[in-house]
Amino acid sequence: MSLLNDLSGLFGDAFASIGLDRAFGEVSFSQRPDLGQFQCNGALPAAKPAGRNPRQIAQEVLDLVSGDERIAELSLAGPGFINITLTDEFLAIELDALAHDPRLGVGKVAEPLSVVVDYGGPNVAKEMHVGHLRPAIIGESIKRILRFEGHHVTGDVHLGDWGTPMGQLIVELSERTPELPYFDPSATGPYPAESPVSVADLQLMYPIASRRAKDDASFAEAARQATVELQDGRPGYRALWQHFRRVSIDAMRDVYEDLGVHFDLWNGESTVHDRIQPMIDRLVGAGLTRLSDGAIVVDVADEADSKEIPPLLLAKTDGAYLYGTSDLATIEERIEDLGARIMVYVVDVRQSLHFEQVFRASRLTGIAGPRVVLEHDGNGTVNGPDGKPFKTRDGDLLRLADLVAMVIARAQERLDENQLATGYPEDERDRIAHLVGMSALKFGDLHNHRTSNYMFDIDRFTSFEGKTGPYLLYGAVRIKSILREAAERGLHGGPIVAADRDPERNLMLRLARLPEIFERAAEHRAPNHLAEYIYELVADFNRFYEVCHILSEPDVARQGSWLTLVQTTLRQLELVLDLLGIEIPERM
RNA sequence: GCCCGCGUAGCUCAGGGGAUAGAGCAACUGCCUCCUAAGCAGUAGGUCGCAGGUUCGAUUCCUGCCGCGGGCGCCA
Repeated sequence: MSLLNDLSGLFGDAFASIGLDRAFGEVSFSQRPDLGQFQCNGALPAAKPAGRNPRQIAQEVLDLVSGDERIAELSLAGPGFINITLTDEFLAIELDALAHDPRLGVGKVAEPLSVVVDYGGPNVAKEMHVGHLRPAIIGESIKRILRFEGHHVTGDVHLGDWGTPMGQLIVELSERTPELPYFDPSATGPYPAESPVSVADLQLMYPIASRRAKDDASFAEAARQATVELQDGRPGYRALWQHFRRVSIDAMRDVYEDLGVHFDLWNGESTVHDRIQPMIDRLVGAGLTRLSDGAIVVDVADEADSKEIPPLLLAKTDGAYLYGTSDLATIEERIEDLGARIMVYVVDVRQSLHFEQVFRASRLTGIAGPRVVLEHDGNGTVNGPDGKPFKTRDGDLLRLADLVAMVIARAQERLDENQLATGYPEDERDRIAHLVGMSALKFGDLHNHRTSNYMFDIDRFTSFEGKTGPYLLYGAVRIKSILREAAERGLHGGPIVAADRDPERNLMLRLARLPEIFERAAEHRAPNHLAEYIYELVADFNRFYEVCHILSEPDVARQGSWLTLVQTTLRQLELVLDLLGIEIPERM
């Protein structure tokens, strides 16, 4: 389907017909647009094994291909580069096909697989902070990319809802309000439907309880005990914990909703609780575990390791499970219940050792067979102006909800500064500010590579000038405005005709690049390639827009062609921005 | 100590072994009786941390060194 595949096939045939591997025929978009639109470098790597001169090979390939009617110009350059320029007629045909393709040229995987994207990972009772931003934004984008590629993708927020902090909160609350029925060891319920604590209460108690656990040994011991009892199923604790979980999720949903991040599953560590004991029994029975100072561990070190990989702890000395235990059980659960073949973890890259341990343990225990792909696609951090992880003036981690509110407020100011969306209804204006703010936040994040740390700069991100989300939205809105005007005048898109000037030709060439860019982004789980692409597309469109005055074009065929180009540009913008999780307003 | 990541223009960042290393911002010069100038055209700005190696070819792959950040069993 894609243009590059066609051209690579053509050149591959030529290489094959002179007795060389057809893989050498690979054609790519040119890095030297002054010399050609495409290039084929195959003669250079082909020369050595064939014991031949690369320029001679290139010349022979060039001669073989030169009769092709799709090609306007071929040249041999340097040590053996072949530069290729298509005829404008052929380019127009290609673009016409692209414009009529519902998928805009983007391919699908041959074999759709069940994929789980694990991202988000906020903790119950704990305020979401900037650290949750990147997994949410990147994970959402990767989920959408893999889904568009044709996979069956399930997004799981995977809450931290089952660890020691739960015990700490139970003990903290039991001291504050011992009269609540949840703490009566002899009671079995039923318990009140109404939560005894709000999410604000929990968020207040959390740091206090966590500090006490560090400073006060008896509190820590009580919390440990409560955690074990909770996990063992003590009715009052379970009921209380359900309240913690419920009010926390409600608060998280609001934040994720603002961010446009949607999960298919709101599972967590607790989801697999019932699987854990049987799993451990089985592993112990199979002799896959070892006791280490009273803890049950799986050795995951390998003789070939260049570094020390500590064993994975399945159960602490006191019997409580750890997050590695539930991660292991979760792999098992996803394979059994969802038929998962690929599991993608979008989690801070600093947790790579943990995932290495868990993945190894899952292989060694046979929980994940060799066909199952396990990936930790780590994300970098969001840094403040000082280059260190983002903090507030008080030195605390910035609340994610505050960050979102800040960005939206700044977007609102930007609209005022630029006298945009003036005179619009209040609710539409608010909606636009929201979308502009989110585009700023997300594009500011996603145009960086997933693993790199980046500096959060609200003024730069929300600017309408330069490589920003708002610039993209502005471009998209301007296109919508043209198409609206065209529709009002009764103008509509027609067949693409041969380009007759550079900005038009360049826009067409750009549009033809999406399939390869998408493939690269999907393969590497790297949305930044799409972010970069969409900026280049808008920039190319703006250059086209500058020179080609669409609505006043007198040549009806050319105008029709341009309108199709404009529509196709908009469709790509909508598609790619959607893959990035960015939504476009109708106007601004 | 061991392991992982990073080091590219004044700043923030891209860069799939290929030719003359890019973008945005900031600086400077032009362009609005014309579909949204939040735009476009142009100028200037670089020993791609340092030193080796592999290769026809290295910012890209490998090794060492320097600098910065991070991780290293009973937290998540």
